Amino acid sequence: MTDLKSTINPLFLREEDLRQGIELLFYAYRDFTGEPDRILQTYGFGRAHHRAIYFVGRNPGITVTELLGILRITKQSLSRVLGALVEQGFIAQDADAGDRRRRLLTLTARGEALEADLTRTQIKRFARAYREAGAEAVEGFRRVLMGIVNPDDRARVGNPIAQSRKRDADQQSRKRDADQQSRKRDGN
Amino acid sequence: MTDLKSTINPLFLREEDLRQGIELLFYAYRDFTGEPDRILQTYGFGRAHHRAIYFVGRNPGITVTELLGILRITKQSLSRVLGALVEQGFIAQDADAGDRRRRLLTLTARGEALEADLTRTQIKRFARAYREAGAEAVEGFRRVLMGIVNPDDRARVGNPIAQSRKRDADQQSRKRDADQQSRKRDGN
DNA sequence: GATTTAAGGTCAGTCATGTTGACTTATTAT
DNA sequence: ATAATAAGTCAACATGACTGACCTTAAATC
Repeated sequence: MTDLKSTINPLFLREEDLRQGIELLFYAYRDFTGEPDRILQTYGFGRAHHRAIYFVGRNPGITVTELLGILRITKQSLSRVLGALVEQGFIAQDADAGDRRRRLLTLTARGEALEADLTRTQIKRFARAYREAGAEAVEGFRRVLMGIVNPDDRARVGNPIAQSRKRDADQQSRKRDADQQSRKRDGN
Repeated sequence: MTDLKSTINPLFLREEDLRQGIELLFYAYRDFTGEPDRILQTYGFGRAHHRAIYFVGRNPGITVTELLGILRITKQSLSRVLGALVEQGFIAQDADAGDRRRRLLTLTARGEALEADLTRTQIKRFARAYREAGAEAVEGFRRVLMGIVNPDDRARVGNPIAQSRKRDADQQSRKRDADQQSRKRDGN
C-alpha cells in the first residue's frame, strides 16, 4: 500500500479510504468488546461495569467526578454501576483526607482480579495485532487514532490522571455547566 | 516515539503500550460517534439507525440477513430500527426478482441525504486525522486495526458486500444456528 | 459566621437498543 | 409433498443511557 497513489498523491483522502477507516473502527470496536462482554455476563455485569473497573484500576484514587469526565455519562448512570461494584466488593470508596467531600475510588483485590481477567483478553488481542503489524505500523496507528480523539482529551489517552489532573482542574473551572451536565443520549 | 525503545526493542509490547491502545480505541470510538448522535437525536433516531443507514447505503440491495450479519444483532432488534426507517421513507424494500423471499434494501433519496449528513462528520474527522498523520501512518493504522478485527470479518472491512457475498454464503451454510442466532448481550 | 459552591448521592420516570422465545407467512429447494 | 430459508411479528425483559428534582456534607468565599 506504499504505492504511488498513497505516497505521492494526497488523493489518498478519497472517500473510499475514509469510509474504510469508519468501518475499521466499527468492526474493531465491535470485536474488541465481544470477549469481555461474555465474561461480564457471568457476573451479571455489562460493559458499563467494565469501563468503570478499567478506569478505576488504571487511576487508583480517582474521584467520582473525574471518572464521570472520562466516561462522559451522568452521575445517575454511573451510580447504578458503581453502586453494584461497591456493594459486591469490587471497588472501595474512601474519603479523601485533604478534601473530605471526595470519595477516592480504588479496586479491591477482587476488583483487580476481575479487571485483569477482562483486560487480559483485550491485551492479548492488541499484542497480537501490534506484533503482526510491526512497530512502525503501531506508531501510525497511534498517530491516526489520536487524531480521531477530540483534542481536549488527547492528553489523557494512555496516561493515568495523575499527570493530567491539573489540566482537568483547569477545564473544570473554565466552565462546568451546573449540576446536570448536558449529555447527549446514547445507548451504545 | 521512534526512539530506541520502540525501534530496537520488541519490548514495545509492554503492558503500558497495549493499554494505551485499549484507551485509544475507547476514546476514539466515543468521540467518533458523538457528532452523528447529536444529529440523529433531531430525527428521533439513535446510533442503531445510523448503522442501518450506513450499511444499507454502503451496500445497496443488501438483504436483511446480510445486514444482520454485519451488525451482529437479532432480527427482532433490527426490525424496530428498520421498520422506523422504512415507515419514514429513508429505506426502501423491494423483493428480489431472482428469489422473491428476499427483500433488497436501498436508501431512498431522503435516506441518502441523511446518510450523507451523518457520514460527513465522520469523514471530516478521518480526513483531518489522516492528513495530519500522513500516508505512512494511515497504512499503519489500517494494519493494526485490521488485526484487531476478527479474522472472519476482515474481508468485508471497507468492501461492499458484492465482493464478499460468496464468502458470506459459504460461512452461512457452514453452520447457521437455526432461527435465533446465539447473540451475546450488549447495550453498547 | 453566614452564605455559596462543590462533591457526591438519591428517587422517579423515560427512552433506545439489545436480548429470548414462540410463532406465522411466503417462497424456494429437496 | 415436505423441508428449509428469508422475513416478519408479538410479548416480555435487561441494560444503560437520559432528564429533573432534591438532599447532605464539606469546603470556599464574602
